Amino acid sequence: MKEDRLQVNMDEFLPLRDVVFKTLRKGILTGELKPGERLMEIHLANRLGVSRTPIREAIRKLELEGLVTMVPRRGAEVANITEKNLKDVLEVRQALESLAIELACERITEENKEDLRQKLDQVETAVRTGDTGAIASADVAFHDAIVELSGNMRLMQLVSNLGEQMYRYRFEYIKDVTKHSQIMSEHRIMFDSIMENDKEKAATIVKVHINNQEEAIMRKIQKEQGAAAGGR
Amino acid sequence: MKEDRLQVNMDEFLPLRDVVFKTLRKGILTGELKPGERLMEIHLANRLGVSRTPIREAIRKLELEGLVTMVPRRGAEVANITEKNLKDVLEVRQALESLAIELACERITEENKEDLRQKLDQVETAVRTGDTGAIASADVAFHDAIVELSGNMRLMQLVSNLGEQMYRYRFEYIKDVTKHSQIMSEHRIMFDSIMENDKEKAATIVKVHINNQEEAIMRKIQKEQGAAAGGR
DNA sequence: CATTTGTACTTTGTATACATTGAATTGTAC
DNA sequence: GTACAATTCAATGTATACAAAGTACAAATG
Repeated sequence: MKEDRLQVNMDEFLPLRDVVFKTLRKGILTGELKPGERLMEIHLANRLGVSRTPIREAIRKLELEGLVTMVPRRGAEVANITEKNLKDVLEVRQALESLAIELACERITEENKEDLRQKLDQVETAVRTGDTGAIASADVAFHDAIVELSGNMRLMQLVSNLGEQMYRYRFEYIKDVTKHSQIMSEHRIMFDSIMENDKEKAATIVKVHINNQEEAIMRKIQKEQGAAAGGR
Repeated sequence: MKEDRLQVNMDEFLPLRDVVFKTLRKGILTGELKPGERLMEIHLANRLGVSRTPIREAIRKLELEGLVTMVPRRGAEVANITEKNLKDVLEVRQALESLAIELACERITEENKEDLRQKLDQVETAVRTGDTGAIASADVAFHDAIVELSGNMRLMQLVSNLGEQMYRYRFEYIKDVTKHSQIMSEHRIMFDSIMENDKEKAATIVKVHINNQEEAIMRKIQKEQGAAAGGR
């Protein structure tokens, strides 16, 4: 029997629509719900043990987030991710993360510096262990910390949303062990730039960092598409 | 009898939720629905002549767009716009419009150049007439054209959304007649930079342009807040 | 054999009913 | 008159019922 990972977490005291929203989003981001797959309300409602109403409201939010697309009179399906789409997202992300680190340079305080240094340490420790999952989380935590230092709530929200769009590719850059020393040095330079309040250097290295990620992801996508085309 | 401008437009062949969504958003942006005002489902349903279901789904989307905030067990209310909030939006907008014009420099084609020139002409004509509304539309059209030239769909979507957040302040910069020549010259420089593929100049002038808008809006907000504080 | 039409079924779109909770109001005691 | 408690009311959260539209499949007709 196939195990059904898509389960609502009843521990949280949230409206069902938010629980369903999180559940579906997680399902899409982890790839459990595959691009192009139809999201049928009754089916999901039965599967999650709720009525259609919370399902529908969750879908409305996923729709606006761009994770599902609506086909009139046919319902929702998981949004397809195209190469163009990812390039667009990365282009915007580059601009926003540059802005974030520039603002972080301006606005960082002494206490925050120590905190950021710890996050950097965690990245370096994780890289030394070679544990891909640990590297990914430490990397995310480091970047989130920088965005948070910007003090701009809207920026935090947008970067987080754009990050989600690429969740399922987050390992691509990290999986390549030969890049590990490069990753470490990039993070180190970001950290140093912030310490030195060097906005230009900071923005530049962020752009390089994201470009490197983009290359890794694009290689992966093209491989996927090649495989798909060959399998026809 | 007070006229009720908040009416659904039945001409459109859209699901009711989308009609309601557009109607409510318009109401919020134009100020008909004021910040802090509660959006009660039954009330709105009666007012718009539909059931609660489409209302609720529309609110879910407005929630994710940031135009309404949810209070648990109390429902939705129109989001308050704080000075901090607007500054955050403008900061992000500056980064994104800079990106847009840089990309436009790279990607513009000969046909598009003529089109953009026309949009510039319309701005200049509107400024000469002094018609605030005409200037505002021509200005929006010019900026939209630039963002479109970027060829980045995600960027278009985000800039458009951020623009909405500030819709009700869109006249502040334009209303000041003494700034009109400045507006014209800023647009002219943006146009020229794109023609010359001068990314740096383009990004710089966009930042100046948005900074000027920010100043005008901030003056307005502070005046509003001063009036509110004095009226206590 | 292909094409078209009709019918049944699936799924969404919308409305309404029921449950639950929070707030407000009223009443009573001190 | 004030404070506190009980009750009522109003609004959201959730479920379900009904209507409309689209799809698929089968039968009939050319």
